[in-house]
Amino acid sequence: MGSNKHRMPVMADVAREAGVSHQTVSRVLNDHPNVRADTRARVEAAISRLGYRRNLVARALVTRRSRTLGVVSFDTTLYGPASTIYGIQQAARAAGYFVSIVSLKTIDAEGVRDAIDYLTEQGVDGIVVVAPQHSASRALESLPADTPVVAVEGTHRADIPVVCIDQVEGARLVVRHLLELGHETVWHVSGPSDWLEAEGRMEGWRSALEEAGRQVPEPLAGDWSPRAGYEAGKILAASEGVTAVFAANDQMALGVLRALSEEGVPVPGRISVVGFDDIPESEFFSPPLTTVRQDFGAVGRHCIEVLLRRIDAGAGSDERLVVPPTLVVRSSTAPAR
Amino acid sequence: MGSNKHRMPVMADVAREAGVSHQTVSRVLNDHPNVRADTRARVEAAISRLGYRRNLVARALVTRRSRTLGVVSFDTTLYGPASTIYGIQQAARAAGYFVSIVSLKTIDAEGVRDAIDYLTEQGVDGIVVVAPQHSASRALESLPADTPVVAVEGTHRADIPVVCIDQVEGARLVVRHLLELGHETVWHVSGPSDWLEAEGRMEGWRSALEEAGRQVPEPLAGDWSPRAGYEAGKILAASEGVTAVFAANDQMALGVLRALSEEGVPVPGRISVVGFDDIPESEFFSPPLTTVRQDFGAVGRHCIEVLLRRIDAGAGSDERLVVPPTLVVRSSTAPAR
DNA sequence: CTGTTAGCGCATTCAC
DNA sequence: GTGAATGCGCTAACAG
Repeated sequence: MGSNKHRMPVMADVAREAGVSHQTVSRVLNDHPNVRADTRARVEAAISRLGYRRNLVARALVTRRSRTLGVVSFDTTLYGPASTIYGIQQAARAAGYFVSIVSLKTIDAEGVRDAIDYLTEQGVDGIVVVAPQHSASRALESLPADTPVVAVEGTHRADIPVVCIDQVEGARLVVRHLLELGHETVWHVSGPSDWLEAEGRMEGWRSALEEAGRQVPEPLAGDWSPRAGYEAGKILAASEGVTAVFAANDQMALGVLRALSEEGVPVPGRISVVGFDDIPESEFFSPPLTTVRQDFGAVGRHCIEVLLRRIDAGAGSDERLVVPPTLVVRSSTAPAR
Repeated sequence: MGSNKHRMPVMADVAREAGVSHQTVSRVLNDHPNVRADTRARVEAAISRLGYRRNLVARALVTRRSRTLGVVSFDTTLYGPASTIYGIQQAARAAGYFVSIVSLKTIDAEGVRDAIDYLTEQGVDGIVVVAPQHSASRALESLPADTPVVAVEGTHRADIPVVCIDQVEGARLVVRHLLELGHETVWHVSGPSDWLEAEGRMEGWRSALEEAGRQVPEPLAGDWSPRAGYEAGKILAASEGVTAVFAANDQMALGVLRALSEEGVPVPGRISVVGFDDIPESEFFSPPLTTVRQDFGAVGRHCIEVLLRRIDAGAGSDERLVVPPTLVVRSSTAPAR
């Protein structure tokens, strides 16, 4: 091959062009104070003349800091994970960090482990794990303590900081709202049992009901999908005495709504329906859905905050940051008949 | 500070432990053929004993390959971008590449430029730009040719390969379906004018109508949001002679459905409605939505394919890969009265 | 204020 | 088959 392949200019080239040492170029690039104004100007001129771009890989090798954060997530197509990751990215970028993402297809502990290993080898300064399943969470129990890690939505391991939205409280808000409307009890279409969120929402639902001394109906098991909600809705429509349903997310609530509509059950006329997530669509469901809003932006910001603190200050104290959810009341709930 | 900070083991440590040169360790790590089986075993034992992890940053510095791909995107919360990125990640991972993501808040050319610069400095081997707006697309016109780039959804620049879904054809499928059902013409709720997809869908709609010799109604301008569809729906409900509406995405179609429902207009009884995207929810809208499905997984795979080819083989020929969409007929469309 | 000297951890020549 | 040099591009000590 011919050797006329244009090599990208390096610091030494800039130094030569500007008539200084490569060290001075480095100083200019890193905003070091001890550089005379005219020297700085000469260097900057040389940089733009040559179209020089610094090599962050070389810098990372010597500083042992890549200014890159890793994110491990599961199914980034879902609204929750997607929103969380978006929040993380914005916060990271604001703090001058890159984000390297590994999104898992399956949620076994091994996958999470591999992803973390992978990211660690790549030299990320810290890792956010968005894998809210028990199986994934378990993978965090025995980690090499080399790289700071923060988890979104709980974990069993005590010494990993956690940022999460208070799922239990969210569910309690829902149940209290429904009971205040005069409903005798509330049925529940749950999320997949391995998910921490599903567990939290179920727990909040159950505890709020028990506290009020109400009967706790058998929950219907779902998997977050609209279809699961649809199937649950068919069952509920055929059941006696159902007046209020709490679906563990908005997609399933949509399915419930659809099934009730097909069966000719008026909502909220005969049955009130509540969801969880407040996806952008839910305001325009038929009827507009009462649901629980989560502040994913806050979750992302907190993750980065905690992570950067760990990176800068070492281990630090264990933390558990809980973001409160809010109830959004729309037209799918009404007083019991 | 005390110096008992446990340094991560490096290759030299493994070499010492195994009684070989660091060179041999490197050979074992990279599956070089010229290593005796027992030597390999000794090295591997030393690696696991020490818990050694290779340093990809150092490797990248010397090989000039980071095995990382950059992705620039806009609002990864939207279904389309999120799905595309997911597809890209899966394909990249399958090919042994990391993915580093920069998601933009605003869509100006400057932001895209900055993101690409940023990624280039970080040493990514290639970049996928998912920024389907004219303004972003324009930023690709004058790029330094250092790093291979592929765009998702068109660009003006000739020498950048493009992978896209055939928006025009998707819209034509919709219109033909509606005309076959006997509708005289089709109204359109469009996406934001700066978006290439919005433009393509509008063009397909218009051309299919013109080819059939039908009148082309004035399109209603939307912004992808359900609310925009809702407002358009209100207008359409109050208009004379509307029997078929094509919303440029499913979210707006949902808004249209909602508005028509409020106004007591039966769908598809009096008006047929079609969307675009086939989001997971659309099957459970009331009524289930006829829409256009896009294969985002294929888009992601093609992107990686093209990019890796460019990385390995240099510039290569310009390409424009078009993925065909498919029409999914459900219950929101019916023969015209 | 600026230049010189090291070395980050690894892969790539070459020897042997 | 294995080991010894050399350098990727940069920042971090030190000099001066």
